[in-house]
Amino acid sequence: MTTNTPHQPEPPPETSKPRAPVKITDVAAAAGVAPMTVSRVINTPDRVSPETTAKVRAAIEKLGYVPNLIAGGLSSRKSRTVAAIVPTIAHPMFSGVVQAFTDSMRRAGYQVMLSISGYEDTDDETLFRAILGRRPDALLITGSAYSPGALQMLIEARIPIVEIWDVSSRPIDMVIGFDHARVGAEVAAFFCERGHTRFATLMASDSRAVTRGRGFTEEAIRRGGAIVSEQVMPAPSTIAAGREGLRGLLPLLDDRLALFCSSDMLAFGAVTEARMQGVAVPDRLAVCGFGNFELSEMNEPSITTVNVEGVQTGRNAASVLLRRLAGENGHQPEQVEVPFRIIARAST
Amino acid sequence: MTTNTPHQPEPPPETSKPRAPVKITDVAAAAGVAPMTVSRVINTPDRVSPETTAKVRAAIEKLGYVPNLIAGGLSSRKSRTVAAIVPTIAHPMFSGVVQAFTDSMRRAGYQVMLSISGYEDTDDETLFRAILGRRPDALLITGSAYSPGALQMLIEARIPIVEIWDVSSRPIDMVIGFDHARVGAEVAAFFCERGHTRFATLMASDSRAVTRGRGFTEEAIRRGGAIVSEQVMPAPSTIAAGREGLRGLLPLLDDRLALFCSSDMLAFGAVTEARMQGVAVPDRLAVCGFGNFELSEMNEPSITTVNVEGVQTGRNAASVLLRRLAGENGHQPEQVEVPFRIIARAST
DNA sequence: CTGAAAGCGCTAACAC
DNA sequence: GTGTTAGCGCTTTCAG
Repeated sequence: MTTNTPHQPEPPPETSKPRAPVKITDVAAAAGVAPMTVSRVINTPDRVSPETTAKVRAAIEKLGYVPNLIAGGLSSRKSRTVAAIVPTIAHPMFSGVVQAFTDSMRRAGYQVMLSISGYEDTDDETLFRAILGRRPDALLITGSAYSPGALQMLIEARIPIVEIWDVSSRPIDMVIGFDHARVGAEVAAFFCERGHTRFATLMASDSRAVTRGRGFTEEAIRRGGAIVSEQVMPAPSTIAAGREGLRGLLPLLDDRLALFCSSDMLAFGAVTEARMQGVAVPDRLAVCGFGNFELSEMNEPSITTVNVEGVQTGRNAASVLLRRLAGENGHQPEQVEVPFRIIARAST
Repeated sequence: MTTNTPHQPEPPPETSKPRAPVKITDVAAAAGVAPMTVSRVINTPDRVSPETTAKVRAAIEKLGYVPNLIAGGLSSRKSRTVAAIVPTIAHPMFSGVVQAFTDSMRRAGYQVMLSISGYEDTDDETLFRAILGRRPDALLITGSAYSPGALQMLIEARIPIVEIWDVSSRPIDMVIGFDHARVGAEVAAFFCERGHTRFATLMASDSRAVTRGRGFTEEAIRRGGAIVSEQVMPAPSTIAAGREGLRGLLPLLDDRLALFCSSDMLAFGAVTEARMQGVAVPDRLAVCGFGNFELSEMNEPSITTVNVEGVQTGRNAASVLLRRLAGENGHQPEQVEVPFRIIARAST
């Protein structure tokens, strides 16, 4: 064509380098072998002779070949990709889970697709369609209430699924978590053993937190204690909400009170506000949080809390999935209870 | 076959549902149309007649069809996937970036593959190979020192890349961040304007933090101040390190001192330890942090800090990438400075 | 508006 | 050890 083609200037061929991304046939041609041999050098090197391997490696290096795992995955029906859905990564527990999980999976050659679902139940079917459409080899989800349709999609995907955070009553496949009601009960027992009889809770409005609060009040009452206040704050938990919560408690502080907060953020806020208001901690107000953030350990006074191992949970989740993906342990459902423990500190 | 096949029991056909995952041809057959028509119903609905659309939709619904985006991506050479690499998600700044970025991208139909690189420079070429092999349509990376080989891979991938966090001197493509040295300089100016003349820094050993510290000391000296201590703590920043850092400063607190910490975690630790040691804040020791964590605002005393918008950065990063992916603004490099600002509080 | 043919880049399965 | 053939499940392209 010698006619003008205005507004569509072709890129001048200044650099002689090939513009198209290099693929396996390019490498094969450069090395003088079949594409399949290149594939073997990459995936099963021990089935290729050293000389061939060297030739192919050189070609790969020279051309800067990066294998297209998408194409490979389509062919082998393995994406070497796993999806993870968590409500948030702002919470140290979940950031620990995600960090440990992505790390473990990457070591094993898997990439993690992360989805952050938020605490409100949005349209889970749309989310799952977006995820399952990418054909992950496995799935990590955070125990939560899913719609029947969404649940159905998960089951029909026929991939290993691990639910974390909550030992739920209706496990889909594998579960790694703990019993939130029991956490609350143990904190109540902890307070009672220290002679407390008046109790209050300060909970975020997410379902697990509420469960912990319920476990707490039930056990406290069972042991003859009195619940004098049950405040619920909108999730996510903040220090500000903790401070506000404590101000709501001030009229009740004429006598000794034990407060259970659903998060260390709330607990820190409560302790800080107590200091400002001249309420003695732990003499007048004893406080226990949840999550064992660094904050609780390093604050003055240090704050009693419940430790839950996010990192360990993420690592465990990766390891049960990897085992299942490796074809071991058939389809045995696995249900791992992650231990939690109360760490007594200066605030109680 | 009537012979025994021990150890390989076939799954009994108890449920009559098809076990194989349903694909586009199944839907096409069920709806009595060509596969291509099913594809159009999903991707370009306005090019299909309402009646056909209805038939196909019904078939999709009935079979529970979830389109294989991997296959579609191979064909269309678009994965509708983007990768993000951040050093950590434990830091509120980065968790904000990741949260906002994944959210924005998901809204636009993209899934995010997350990689957490850590602060140590591990083998970046291996990491990039794992990521680029999945053919993301775009990339978000956290400005950092990459090896020449790794950089080469990024360039040859020929996809939009946005670097966040640092306005670096050698942008690969697009950049969204700020000048860390200038942050330090402005904090120094802030202190000087308040009459300070003796300064100290407490920095984490990551390169941006060090840059902020250098900016601080240079400006402080330029304005006639004296730097009496420069401590560097191993990354990541912790409250514990802040407390320890303050103890190292005690011998220097005979006179008024202004301390710049590379993170609010360090600043909170320093302020807390100061309270324990009976050092008056801000009268004897003035403290400024970095990051504007909730902690700093809600602590007593509240802590002066530098605000950087993680959420806004993540959202910006998504929007420049999406614009580029939509084919607008050609290949204009984009360099967005995210504003930062000092928030003066009770600790200064 | 709908369909048929071809092929995305790779690997499973089977030859040699 | 290495090569050949035939797809993986979708979309592009072109024809009607």
